[in-house]
Amino acid sequence: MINQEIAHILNNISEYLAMEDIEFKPRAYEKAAVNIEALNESVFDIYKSGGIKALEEIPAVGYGIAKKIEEYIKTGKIKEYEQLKKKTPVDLEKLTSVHGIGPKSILRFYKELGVKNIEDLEKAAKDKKIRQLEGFGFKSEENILMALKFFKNSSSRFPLGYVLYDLRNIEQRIKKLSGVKNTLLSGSVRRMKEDVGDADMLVAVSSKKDAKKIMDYFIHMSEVAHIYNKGETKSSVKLKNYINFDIRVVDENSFGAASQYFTGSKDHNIELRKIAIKKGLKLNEYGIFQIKNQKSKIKNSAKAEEEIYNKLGLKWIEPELRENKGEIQAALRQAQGKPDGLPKLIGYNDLRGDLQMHSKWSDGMNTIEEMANEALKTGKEYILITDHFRPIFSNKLNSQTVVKQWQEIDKLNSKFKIQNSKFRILKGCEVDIMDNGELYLEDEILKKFDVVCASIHSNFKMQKGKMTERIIKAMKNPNVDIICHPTGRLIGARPAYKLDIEKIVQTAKETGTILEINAYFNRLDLKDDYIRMAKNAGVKLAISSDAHSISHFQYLELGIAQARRGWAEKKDIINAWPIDKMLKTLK
DNA sequence: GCCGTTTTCGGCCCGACTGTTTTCAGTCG
Repeated sequence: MINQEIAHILNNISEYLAMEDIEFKPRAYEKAAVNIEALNESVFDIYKSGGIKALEEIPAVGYGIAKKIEEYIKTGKIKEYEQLKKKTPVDLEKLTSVHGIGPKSILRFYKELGVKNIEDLEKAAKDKKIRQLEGFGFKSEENILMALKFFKNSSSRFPLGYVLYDLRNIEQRIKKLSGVKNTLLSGSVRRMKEDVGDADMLVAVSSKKDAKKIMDYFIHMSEVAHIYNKGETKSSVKLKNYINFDIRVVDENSFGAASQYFTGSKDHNIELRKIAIKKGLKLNEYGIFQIKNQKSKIKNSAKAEEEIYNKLGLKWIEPELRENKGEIQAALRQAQGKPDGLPKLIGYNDLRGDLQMHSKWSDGMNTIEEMANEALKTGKEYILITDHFRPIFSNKLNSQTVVKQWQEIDKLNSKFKIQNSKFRILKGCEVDIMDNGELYLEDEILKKFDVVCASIHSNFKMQKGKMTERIIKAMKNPNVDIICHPTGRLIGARPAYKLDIEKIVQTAKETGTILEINAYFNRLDLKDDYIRMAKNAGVKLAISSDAHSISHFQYLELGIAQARRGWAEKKDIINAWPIDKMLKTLK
C-alpha cells in the first residue's frame, strides 16, 4: 500500500506545481509516480535494503524525490506536500477526475469562488458563479455540470473484456461505411491492456467529405450517451456503458503514422520522438519528417507503421510490448543484428488446448460434451476438465462420484476416436489449497487425474509470509501440476492477496510447477509483469480459460494478450505445445 | 526534478479542440 500512497502524493504534488505554472517539474513527479505504482516491491523494502541510493535506482526517481520518499517512510509525511495542501486545500484527486477540469481551473475556482471539492464545484456551477469568471462562460458552466453527472456514476477504468466486444462491433459497422479505407481500434485497447480508461478508434479516408460523414455517423450512434466534443477530424463521446470513446479520422496516407501515434503508450511514443529528434527527424501523427531547418519540412508521411520504426533504426514492435519497458532497446538490438532482440511472441492462434474449465458436474453451465464440442469448433486439440470438489461449488462431485465423471469422459473420448478425431478430453480437477497448504483431496485420488490444478478460494487475507508458505507447500506436492490464478486478484474489484511473488516463481522453477495465466476477463492472473518475471526465471506457464460456459472460451484471447504483454513466447506456454510434449512436462 | 551515444548543465513530445477570445490558454490524449 505504501507505493500507492506515495504515488498518490507525488501525483498531487505534480498537480499543485502545474497550478503554479511551474515548468517540467509536474511531468517529473508524474513519471516518478507512475514508476512507483508499477513496482513489484514496496518502496519501504527498497529503502530498507539500500537507502536513498536504492530508491534512486527506480526510473524517474532522482535524489530529490528519493529524499521525499525517505521523509515519508520516516515521518509519515512530506513537509513540502503538507505546505502545498495548506496553501490550496482542495480535493485534488476528485476534482481533476472531472472531465475538462485541470489544475489551472481548480486553482481559479478555489481562489475566486472558494471551491474545495466536488460538492462546492457543483454548487458554484448551479448558482451560475462559473460564468462570471473571466475566460469562462455559460458553456463552461454547462460542461462542468454535464461532466459531474457522468463523474458520479462511472468508475474510471474497465476490464478490457468488459468493453472490447462492444467496441469491435462499432468498428465493424464503421468499416462498412462508404469512403472508409481502413479502421483500427488503437490506444490501450490495441495494446490489449488488462483494463482501459478510454478507447480510441482510427479511421482512414481519402476525402474531407467522407470524414464528415463518418463523424456524423459516430456521434449519432445509438450507443452514445454524451458528446464531449466534435470536430472535423477528432471527436469524443461517452458511451452508454460509460466508457469514453475517441475517434480520429485521418488521410489514408497518414494511417500508418496515425496508428503508431494513437496506439501509444504515451511513454513509448515519447521515447520514439526523442530518437527521432536525435536523428534530425520529427515524428507526429501525420508522419515522420526531415527537419532541414525550422521552416522547411519535407513531408514524408508513413503509410505503414513499420516504416516509422525502420526510419528510426528499429524493428517493428508488437503493440502489446509498447510500454517503454525495454522494448525499444530490444528493437534497436534486433535491428543491429545483436542478441537479446525482441521476443517472438506467442500468437493468437497458437493454443492447442485449454487447461482449466468447469462443467455441470460443479459450477459450470454446460455438460462436458458441450464444452468439448465447442473447444473442438474453435480448433483446440484437447481440453482439461477441472471441476471443483468442495461442497460450496458442487454437491455432485466427491472422491466416490468422480469415477462416474471419468467414465463419462472415457466414453466421449472413445466417440471422438471412432469419428477419427484426435480430440481428447483430459481428466483433471481444480483442488482447493486449504489454510495450512494441504489440499482438499487426498493424494491417493490426486494421483489418478491426468492433470491436477490447485488454487485458493478462501481466507484471502492471510499474512504475506503465511500465504506464501501456503502456496509453496501446495507446489511441493508431487501431484500438483498447475497453480491456478496464483495471486487471486479481480481487476477493479479485489486486490491480490499478499504474496512474495519472487519466492513463488523461484519455487515453481525448483518444483517444476506450472503457473497459470487465467484468461477470464476480470482475472488475467498472472498479470503481465509477473508473467515476464516467470518467463525470465525459466518457469513454464499455461493459458487457461477457466470457462464456466461455452461462451467463455472467447476470453482465451485475453489470456494470450496478457502473455504477450509479459513477453511470453510459444516455448513458455505449455498448452501451445502438442499434447504429448505438454503431458511429459508435467510432474 | 530528472537525465546523459551531445551533455553533470541545459534541455525536457506534440497537436486537436473548446470556449473564450480577436490570438490564446487550458485540457486532453
